[in-house]
Amino acid sequence: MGECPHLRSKAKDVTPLIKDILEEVAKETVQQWQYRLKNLAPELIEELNVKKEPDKGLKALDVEEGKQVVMRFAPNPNGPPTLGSTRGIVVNSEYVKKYGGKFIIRFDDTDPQTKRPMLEAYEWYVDDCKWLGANPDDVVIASDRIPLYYEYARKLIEMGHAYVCFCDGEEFKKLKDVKQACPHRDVTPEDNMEHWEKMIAGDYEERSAVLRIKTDISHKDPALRDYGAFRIVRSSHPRPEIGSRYCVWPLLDFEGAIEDHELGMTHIIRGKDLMDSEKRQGYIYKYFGWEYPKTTHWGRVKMHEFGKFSTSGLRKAIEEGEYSGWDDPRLPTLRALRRRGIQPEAIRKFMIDMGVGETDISISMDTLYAENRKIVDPIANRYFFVWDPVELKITGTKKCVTTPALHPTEDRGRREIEVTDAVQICKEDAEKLHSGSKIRFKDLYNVEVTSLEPLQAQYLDNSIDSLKKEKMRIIHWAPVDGVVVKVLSPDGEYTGIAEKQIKNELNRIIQFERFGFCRIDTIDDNMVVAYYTHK
RNA sequence: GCUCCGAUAGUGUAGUCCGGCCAAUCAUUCCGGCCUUUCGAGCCGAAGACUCGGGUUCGAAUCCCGAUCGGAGCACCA
Repeated sequence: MGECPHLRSKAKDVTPLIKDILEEVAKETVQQWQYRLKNLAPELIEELNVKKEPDKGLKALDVEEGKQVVMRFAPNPNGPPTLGSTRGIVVNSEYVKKYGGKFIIRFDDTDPQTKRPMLEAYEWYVDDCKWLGANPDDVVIASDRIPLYYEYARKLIEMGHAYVCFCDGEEFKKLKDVKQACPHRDVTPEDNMEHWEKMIAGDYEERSAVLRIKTDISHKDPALRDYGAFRIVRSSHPRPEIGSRYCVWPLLDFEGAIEDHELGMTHIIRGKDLMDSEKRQGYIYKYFGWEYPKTTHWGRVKMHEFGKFSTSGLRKAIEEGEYSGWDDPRLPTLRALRRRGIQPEAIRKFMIDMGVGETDISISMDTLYAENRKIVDPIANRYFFVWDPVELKITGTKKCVTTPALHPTEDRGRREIEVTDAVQICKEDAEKLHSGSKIRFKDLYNVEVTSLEPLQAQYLDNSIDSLKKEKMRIIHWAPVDGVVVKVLSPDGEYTGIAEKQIKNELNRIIQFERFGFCRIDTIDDNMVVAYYTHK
């Protein structure tokens, strides 16, 4: 019926027929259905077993034939990249990978005052992009290109599309709210040019003048009425090569508008908080006769595990020693996740599966951890780590060596642990014991607890049968001559004893059984430091 | 106050443009089971959703109107 419109008018006649047939079919069993289907249309049986594959990955981009895609990630480097910035890196670079083209990282560092850039962060962004497999084809720094912006500003002034406004901020807002032009709007281009040259020469005080783009002062959306393009900022820029060279800085909508055109951007994906930017910048594009890139927007992403945090707030907390640094495992920075052993592929998959929706979302780290676990589980060697250790003496056996596999399913060899007459076990396991408890030390043997003070057990046997028969609990343990380990995790620190062999695992992800995955971060003579990845 | 978006299981997401193949996808979480040895990994299984109300239509998650809820912009921040 979908294909033959002329039959649609008969739809009402068909309904009772279908009802009768369905009633008849309902009387039969599933087996009868299958039998009949096999005779009628065997190919449909196959179809029943085929699982529907959802569209994986990102939605198709509207790409013009024969045109190469150019996309960008445009952060203000006023702090290190976080999980939030990562969406921009991954999604934009993924599209470029998919369609072929250029991925540009552009530093929108044109505010030396309120959102003052951080010198180290420029490197961090580039570095983290590379780590994420989003190698930029080009790196552009806005603060290097101020003269370019000045040139375009002059052109707009000449054309009568921009004016230097000397209104006080509040004053202007009042006029704007009632769709009234301010007295400076109708000044001649010549006079405006003179004001502008004075402005960039440093003749005016901060906040005394601003260059505005003429839009439509009576536009129904107040956000679009004559917006600011340049303002005066006397603070010096943190980049030494820029320093105090300029006292007039462009605002985002102007700088972004010019750069997106200059760099030949074909598509822009950004937060929906910047939806108005397109409309505002549209005026500039119209004045110059440029074509606006195609835009897509996404909503806010919040991680359940991380509350609101501002870069400036974090910076302060780090300076005060509340956090160990920008890679403190409690932080959602890429540097921290990396140190914890989160793999770039997991982050990419996480971001790509999340897609590009305009809904504001709140997602759990568990989803990212699950992706990471799939990557890390097959490559992580297994070891014993006993946190809050207590010693347990064993009687009735002599020194022995056990050789558990490094991995339960992958064949990667074995480790060796020598056990004499005692082991370390977790305090929380010890507390569940009572005299007479029969337990299994994983990959070692079965014992029966004979005393709690001091903690002591008697060797029973090494049989799996008795383990099953007695339904013994299986706990892990560590040799008494193990290595001291400190694990730094988002929830705090754990200290304990682990097998010595983890000293061979520097920078690798391992799994501490019954604890979780960790990345071995540093090793010295008497201590190993590990970063907790996830369980 | 003005303006602009959005709404599918606990959480994300596919499907919405172009109404029928949707008895609505996949993942995660949770629950249950399995494992000659991880209570935390792995494997298997199950549960769970179209915000609400009208309208159009033979037929609506899909189109239209309204309501509700949520978000954003109206900066000399990005």
